[in-house]
Order: sequence, then C-alpha cells, then structure tokens
Amino acid sequence: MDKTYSPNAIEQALYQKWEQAGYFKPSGQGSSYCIMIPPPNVTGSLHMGHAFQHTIMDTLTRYKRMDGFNTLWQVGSDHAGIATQMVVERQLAAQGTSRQELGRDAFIDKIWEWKEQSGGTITQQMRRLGDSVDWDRERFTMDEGLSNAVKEVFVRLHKENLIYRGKRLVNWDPKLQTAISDLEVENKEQQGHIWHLRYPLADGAKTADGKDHLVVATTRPETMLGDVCVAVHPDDERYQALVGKFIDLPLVQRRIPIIADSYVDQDFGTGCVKITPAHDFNDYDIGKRNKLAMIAVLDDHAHVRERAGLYTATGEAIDTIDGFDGTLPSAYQGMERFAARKQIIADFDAAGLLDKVEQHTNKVPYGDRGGVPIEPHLTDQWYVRVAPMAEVATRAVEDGEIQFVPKQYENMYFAWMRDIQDWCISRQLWWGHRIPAWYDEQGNVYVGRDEAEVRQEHNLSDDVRLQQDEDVLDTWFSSALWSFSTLGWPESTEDLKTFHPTDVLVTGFDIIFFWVARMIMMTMHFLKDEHGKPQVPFKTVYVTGLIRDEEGQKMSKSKGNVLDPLDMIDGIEREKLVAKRTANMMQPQLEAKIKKRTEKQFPEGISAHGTDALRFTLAALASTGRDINWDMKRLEGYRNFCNKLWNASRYVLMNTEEHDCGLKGGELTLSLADQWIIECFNDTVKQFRSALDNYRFDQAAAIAYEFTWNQFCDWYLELTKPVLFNGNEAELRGTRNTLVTVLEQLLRLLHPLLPFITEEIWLRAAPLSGERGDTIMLQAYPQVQAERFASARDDMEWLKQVIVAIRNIRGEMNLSPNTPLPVLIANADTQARARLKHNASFLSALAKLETVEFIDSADEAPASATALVGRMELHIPMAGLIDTAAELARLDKAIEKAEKEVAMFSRKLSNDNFVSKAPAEVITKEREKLLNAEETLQQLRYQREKIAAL
RNA sequence: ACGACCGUAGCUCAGUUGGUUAGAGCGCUACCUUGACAUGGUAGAGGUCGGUGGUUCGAAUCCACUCGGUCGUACCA
Repeated sequence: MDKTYSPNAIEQALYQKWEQAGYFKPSGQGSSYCIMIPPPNVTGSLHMGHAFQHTIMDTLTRYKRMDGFNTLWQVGSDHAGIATQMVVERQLAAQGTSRQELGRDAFIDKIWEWKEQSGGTITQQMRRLGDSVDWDRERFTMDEGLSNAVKEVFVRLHKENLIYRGKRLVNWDPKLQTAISDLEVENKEQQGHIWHLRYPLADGAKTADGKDHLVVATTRPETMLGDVCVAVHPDDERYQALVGKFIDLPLVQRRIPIIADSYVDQDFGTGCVKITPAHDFNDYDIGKRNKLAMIAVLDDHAHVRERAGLYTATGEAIDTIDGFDGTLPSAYQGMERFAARKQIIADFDAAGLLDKVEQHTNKVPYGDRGGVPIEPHLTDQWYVRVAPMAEVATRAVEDGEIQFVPKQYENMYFAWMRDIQDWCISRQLWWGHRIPAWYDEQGNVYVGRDEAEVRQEHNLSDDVRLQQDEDVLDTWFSSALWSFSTLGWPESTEDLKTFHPTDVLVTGFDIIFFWVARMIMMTMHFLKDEHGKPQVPFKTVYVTGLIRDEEGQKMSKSKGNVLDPLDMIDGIEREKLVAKRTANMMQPQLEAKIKKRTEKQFPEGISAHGTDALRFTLAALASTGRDINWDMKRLEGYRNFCNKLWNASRYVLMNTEEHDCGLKGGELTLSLADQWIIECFNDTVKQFRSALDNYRFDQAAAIAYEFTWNQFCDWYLELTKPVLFNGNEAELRGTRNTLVTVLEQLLRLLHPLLPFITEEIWLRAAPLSGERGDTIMLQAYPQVQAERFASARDDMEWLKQVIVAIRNIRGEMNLSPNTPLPVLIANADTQARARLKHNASFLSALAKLETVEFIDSADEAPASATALVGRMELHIPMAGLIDTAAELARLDKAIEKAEKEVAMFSRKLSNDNFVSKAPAEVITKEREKLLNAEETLQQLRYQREKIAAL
C-alpha cells in the first residue's frame, strides 16, 4: 500500500467495478428495504444538499444491503417543468430566438435535446459520491411509464370529481406567463406606500361629518380601474347611512355601490375599502359572498387592457355590467401595471383626489421562479380537490403509520394539512405532462387517457374536431406519484408488491408541502393493501436541514458562496473556483466582491479530500433536523481520519501479510490487548448499529472515529508492538490474527459511511482473516457477539490508567520522552500485582519504563514524583531528573483538586434532605466517591510533606 | 401576530427519559522525526451551559418569564 492515502487513485475505479458487477441491484433475498431518491432536476447538477442527502441514503442502503435485506435504492430524475423550460428559453434568447418563434413541438424537441446532453451530469456526479443506486431501474418523470401513471391518476381523479376545471383567481406569474400554486409564491417584505384616495359620493350624498367623498386606502391604486364597490363594516356608525348609496368612481366614470361586509376592519385606515374582486384574493372572497361582478383590467402580461374582462360572481363571462361594456380609459390602455399605478396616482393628485400618501412596509408576493411580483389573475385552471385526500394523509401521520424524524416536523405537516387549499395543477408551459383533456368546438371538455378513448367513451365521431388542452401539469403532480409510479404502477407489478410501501424518505424540510404531503395523499388514494386499506408511501420521513456556508448563510449563486461537492472531493485551484463562482452571473456587479471574498477564504484554493472524507463529514455534521454550517476544518479532520485508517491498515498488513496469522491452525495466545480490542470492537458494533437504526449519523461517525483512532490506533496498535517484537509463536499468531480480524470487521462496519477506502483495504485484508469475496459491499454486516473476555475490559482500562499516570508525570515534569524511567509501586493489592505482572511488557513499552519494582510501603521509596491509580502509588524517583519545586507545584494542583472534591461530596452528604430523599444507590455512590477522594487527598498530602522536607 | 427551532470552550457542534468533577473536533501552549501515520505522537490550558425566577435532595436537561438569533405561516385594504 502507498504510504499516503490518495483517494483519487482508488475511488473511481472501484465504483466502475461495482456498477459493472451489478452489486447495486436488489439481491432478491430477504425482507425488502427500499428508498426512493428525491428525483433531482434532470438538467441540474449536484450541490451540497444533494451530497448530504445522498450520503444518508447511501449509508442506509449499504448498511441494509450488507445486513441481508433485499435492498433497492430507486434512482431517477425529474423533468422540473418551469426550471428546465426557463434554462432552455434562456439559451434560445442568447441565440436570438424564442420558444414562440420555434413553436411548441420544435421547442419540446429542443428541451429533449438539452436533456440528453446535460441529463448525465448529475448521474455522473452521483457516481462520484458512491451512490449505490440501481442504475438499470433509472426513471424519468417524463418517460413513458411514468407518463401513463400521470394520465391514469388524472383520469381517475377526474372521474371521482376530485379534479375539476374552473375560472378562479390564481397566482399568475406575468413574466413566465403561467399560473403557479400558492406554495410557489414567496412573500417578500418591501418598503412601499399606501395611498389614500378620495372617492366622491354620488347623488350629493354626504358622510356623517359632512364630507362629499369617502377615503379609501390602497397599496395598489392601479386596480381601481376594476373596482366594483366600496365596502364598510356593517356596524360602522360613520358609514351606515351610506350603505346602498353610490360612488362616482373617478377616472373611469362608473357608478359603484357602497356595501357592508364584516371583513372590513373599522379601526384600520378610514374603514372604507375599495373592492376589486378580479385582482385581490380577499376582494375575490368578498365578491363571491356579495355576488359582485368582476372586472379584470390587466392582461396576461399585467398590462392594462383596452377592454376589461367582465364576469359574474361565479366566473361566467358577460358583455356588460350595468351598461358598462368594459372599455377602459384610453390614457391607461396598454400601460404596464407599475406605470399605470404612477399615472393613476398623478391623475388623482391632479384632480385633487389624492388625500395623502403614507410609507408602508408590505409583503409583496413574488413568483419563486420568475422573480417578479405575481398578479392575482382570473383564468381557467385545473384543480385538485385535496381536502378528502388530506384527511386520510393526516390520519396516517397521527396514527404513527408515517413518522417524521425529527418529530417536530409533524406539527408543520398538520398545520398545513389543516387548512389546505385546492391545488392548482395546470401550468401554461410547454414542458411537462400535457393535460389529458380535449375540447370540442363548443368548448365542451372531455377527459381521457388519449383522444381515441375520449371519442369512444363519449361517442364522438371522427368528424367532431377535438383539441387537446394546451396546458401541462405542475411538475409536482408527477413527483407526487414517484413512490409508486417508479415501481410500475398502474400495472400490478412484482416490484410494487416487493418494495412498496418503501421504508424511508430522506428529504429537506423545504419540500414537505410540495412533495412529501402530496405524495402521501396520492399514494394513499391509489394504493391499497390486500384488505383495501390505503398504503403509505414510506414509513419514515427523515428530514434534513440545509447546508449553509461557514457563516450560516444560505448558499446561493448571487452570494457567491456556493461550494460544489466535487470540489471537496477533487480539489480546485483558486482561479478556477473564482471563475466558477462568477460565471453566468445574473448580477455582474457582484463579481468583484465575490472574487475578493473567495480569494480571501481560499487563498490556496481547495485541496482534494476524497469522497469518503466528504461523506464522513456530512454524516458527522448531521445532527437531526438542524441546518449545517459547513466547516472546511471538519472536512480536513475527516480526511485525516481516512489517512489514519489507511496507515493503521498498512501497519496491520505489514505485520500480517506473508505471516502466520493462525488461519492454518497452531496455538493462538491472545494477549490482554487482543482480548480487550475484541470486546471493545463488539461494543462499538452495538453502538454503531444503534446509531444508524436511529438515524443518528452524527453519533455513528463519532463512534466510528473514537474507536478507530482513540482505541484501535492509539492503544491497540501500540500494544501489539511489544508482542510482535518479542512474543513467542503462539502469541504472535494470536496478535496477528486479532489485528487482521478486527481490522477486517472494522472495515465492514465502516463501509456504509466510507465505501471506497474500506473496499480498497478490505480486498487485501479479507483473505488474511479467512474471508472470501470479490467485494466488501456484499459481505455480512458485523453483528453484536456474545461476550468472550469478561475481565479484559476492566483489566485493560486499569492498565491504561497506569500508563497515562506515568505519561502524565513525564509530560508535566518535562521529562524527555526518550528517557526510560524507573518506577516503584507501592500499595498494590493482589489484583493490581497480578495485572502488572501479566502485562509488564505493555506497561514498559507504552509508558517507556526502564524498571518496575514493587515496594511494600511508600516510605521505602526515595524522593519521587508520585501518581495514584486508585490507592496504588506510582513513584518515579527524582534522582536528579525531577525538580522539587515542579513536583510540589504538581502535587499542589492535585491536592487542590482533591480538596474541592472532598468538600463537594461532604456538602452533599451532610445535606439531610439529600440523604433522606435521594435513592439509596445514588447515596452509596456519593459515599464511595467521598471516601476515595479523602484517601487520595491524604496520600497526596503525605507525599507533599515528604517532598517539602527535602 | 402566531408557531417552530436555536443560544454549551476562541470556532463548529454533541450532551436519549433530571443523578459522577459538562464532552468531541478544530484552534491554542509545551515537548517529540519512537521502525503505520507530522494528514502524526505525548502532555496541557480553556466553559458559573444567554439571563432571571421557580419545581426538586439534585437542573445544561423540567416549568414560567425575559433577551438575542434563524425559519415558517397568516396578514389591514
């Protein structure tokens, strides 16, 4: 083996071998274990969040696979409607063309082209992460099978009246020219204004205080063109007399009524509200309640129309409202919404109708993709009636059929499910699953799997012209079917029987509503077990936090703080990193800042750390449900850990390859160290498995690290040296055998977290321990064994204390590590004597001792530096080596500590309340501790007197 | 406004139902090229667990209030 661990030399070749050998496929044996990958955007690339989630999924998958389960990690990608369409549209724009110019079919071809060309990026990156997914089962949300599932679901839900079409007010993105769902709207706080407009009363009416107008406050003056009334609270004494009277709406010269509605807050503003049902969700509800007509004054681009759209309260188009034919003032026609706002305010002002303007911070709804304020817009859209499905889905979580880890996310889920709104599923895009609905020339709508089915079911002859709906479905519609569509639904496949319900879903909290909740609803609606009971899609939802940068900032392109997992693995030069972070900036003015920051943070670029180190780091940082502040130092630390494992393995192989490890018989003598490490490893297996079973990857990482470094390397390997250098044949065989078997098992234990390095070493180590196999991946996972060496643990821990005590003196007395020391031992009981006698070589080697001698009493010892292990005293004669003052200082420190303890325990035990109320075992423990502390103190004081007297 | 989460060593974080003298990694100090590893070894310094009050024999842990931070959801036109 090379002296230095270099991951890039091993990782990729191993992955290829695994993939080609088909090791990722389900074994077909044992109980099933299945994880569905959250399908990444097909044209996307891997970010740290993926690396994090994939590490968790792969760790679980490898663990379960080795542990004998029929394991499937289902892979695939998402067509990501808006996101993908936008990318390709941007490319077209760069080439000076547009999708409109290309036409629908050509545009979709272009996207497929782009998908073919860039779709492999993320799957290649996943291979670099070591993801053990079954590539042969890779699915894409737009492939044939999944598209059929989408149609099937749509048709069935429509038949059940759970999908309907209607004219409603929706969130409209004027930039992307499509409806979006509530979830895709982000409210951003903004500094804005609130304008107080005077609305003149018609027919000479006056307010209670004699004014000839009402004042309405609005943040969106431009919508006044579509006002249909002014509302006041029914109990508001100021305006009660005016209800039923009219306003002469300025600028548009329309008469609108004054109505009463309890929605209005009397105490806010003037207590008068202008009502524009076609442009505001609250007004829309008021309109419905009061059966008000609707006047839509903005077009799809959010420009003022020439003629407003006129509708009844239920959304039927009409030609006139009280004689108004919809024609809008020519001054505003065609104006963009914000320009119209400016003009309308100016015109109110000019007419003396602008009462006042106030500063106001308000939340403005933005489309999460388009990045412009969304517009409530009256359009025909398709909806899923989710309430009935939500009820079932809520109960599954309440009953614990589905469990969230961590649990607190269940509250978030319940809260959302409680007042869930119907889901707008149609999108005015081209990339996606086209809605399986056809219209005849009269506008009648027919839903079916395809046109032929529609014609047949509705007895439509071939001369009836049918036109398919132009719209596509929300991307999340197909994602919602992911857990079962990937397994072959609607066919009743073996895979569905075997792998569904799946076991755990690993995902971010940000898509609990978008994806998780909807998947639960859809799955439970369509999949039933043999008793007709709804099947859950997965039993556990493991919710991950976000990976942030070291300052806790979200990683984003515009902040220039994005880290690419592959750069963690392979490393990257500073200039390249800067170039990457500043490429294709939406806001080029940020470039200089990002460059400066990046150069400051990574003056040497980023060095290579390897996949294993990245994975281990991600696991170690994964405390449940918390966001992770990424820390390069941790990554370095775990790269060092891999290096440590590498070198420890070198040591083991060096001493076992070409040596008799006892495989072919012959007497084996196990040293105390051998016995101890076997037990210690066994404890580690238990803890490690428990951590994985509880999704505590951070604990698993800590347990693995602790055992490997602090026990196996720091103690055990050192303890093998005296045996390997001086042992007899049986002892050599025993230690070599232990060395290689423990290493071999350790590699298996660590494999789920560190797939590459463990495989690389295992292939060499396994034969030495008598294991066969072409890969560690398919070996049995270590099991907890019955205890074999009951006393080894205590004996060894005691011996370690003795060694540490001597090292401590050496360190604190500033004695050279190279000088062997003589040690005299007093106060040793039989057990201590036996332990020391049997392990003298360990003691001498690890504490670097010259001689070990027992003395009957401390008085026999010359002036010495002293340490206590229990009551046993270790004396290192000063004999010119040790400085009196230094030893006194050291003893004083120890005495002070012992005094504090004695004081603390006595205080506790002299408290009557404690003695009378605390459990007996706690009291006994405290008494023992007090006794020990007192003895220690006494011995230390005696020792101090002796030294002080010199 | 409501809700959730967080506040522990210089930094990043553990600390399962309240019970030793609160832990790890990094960083820091001193010494050490000892035949696996300087991506290393040995020893060490460093925290009254955001604050106040309470429950308890006993609180980082439970309760109340409070300050600070993050994130959701709902918003008043």
